[in-house]
Amino acid sequence: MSQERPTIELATSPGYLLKVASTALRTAMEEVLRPLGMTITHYSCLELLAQRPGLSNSELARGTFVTRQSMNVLLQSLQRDGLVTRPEQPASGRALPTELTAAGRRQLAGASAAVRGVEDRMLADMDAADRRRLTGLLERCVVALRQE
Amino acid sequence: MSQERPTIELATSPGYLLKVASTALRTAMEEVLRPLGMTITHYSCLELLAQRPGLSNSELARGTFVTRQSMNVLLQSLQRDGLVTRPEQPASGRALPTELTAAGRRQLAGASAAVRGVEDRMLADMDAADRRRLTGLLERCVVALRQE
DNA sequence: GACGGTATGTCAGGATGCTGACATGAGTCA
DNA sequence: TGACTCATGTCAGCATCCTGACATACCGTC
Repeated sequence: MSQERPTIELATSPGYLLKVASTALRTAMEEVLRPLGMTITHYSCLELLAQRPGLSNSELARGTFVTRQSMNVLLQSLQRDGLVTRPEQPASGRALPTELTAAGRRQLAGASAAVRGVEDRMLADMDAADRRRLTGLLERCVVALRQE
Repeated sequence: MSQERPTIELATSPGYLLKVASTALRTAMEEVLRPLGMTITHYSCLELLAQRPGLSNSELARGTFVTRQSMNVLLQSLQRDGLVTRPEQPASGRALPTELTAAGRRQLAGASAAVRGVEDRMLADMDAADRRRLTGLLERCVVALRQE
């Protein structure tokens, strides 16, 4: 089949490249997280909690790009497995602040190392200046898209 | 607050930013395509066909990041709506080369303009050099992730 | 104190996409 | 030629996630 010719027009589209890169990264992360019995959302939830303890279900959902409903079922399984804790009763409002347990921190440590390995591979041939350029350009994309 | 175990700093993590930017772009594209009655996969399929006529179902699936099965049902609806054509019998092998109809090209024209508008907004504050840097860096990410 | 607006957690119902599997056709190599 | 490998189109079954909805709790203004 005629698949030795790459798509030339699409290859120059930043939007398409963004999708390609994001998909490649997600696939690579899934590959290293699967042996650990974790999904990307599972890992992202623990990572978020490590950096910002006490986040609510809805805040975790926004940070991991899923709905509140999906995060709710994930949190219940994480709680059942003893990786996170949530108070029975809300201290204020309805939000239940979530925190990592020692077991959760242990599991996160392994997963974080694996994910860092993927990220390092992605940036292997870039020096510090290139990495700063990449993050800076991506940030500008996000800001520009946010404003309607 | 210093942490014992270094975790990934999400705010400056290229991987996380890649996800954020990709999600923001997808959301923005969905917003402009919804009034046209199209999904991103729907649009991407037409765009791919415009640039590379005669692609098979499987090739379209790979190019739009869905499975062959999902692309198959989409192609059937596109065919039913008269936007694409596929031969009844394969000329060789099993692949059925798909082509845009005039109606498909018309619909694509509107959608392509809308999507280009989104991309322009994303890159609004970047000059040509910045855009080249962005695409170049993204390409290097993809290449680095591809090799196991 | 009452009210509207906003945010949260939670409960079904349904749409979307994927995994697994099968038969078929083409290319490869002994 | 025959066995093997790979890719393709298609079918069924299932998992996943989202849309819609509701009750509740805070916060602002009046």
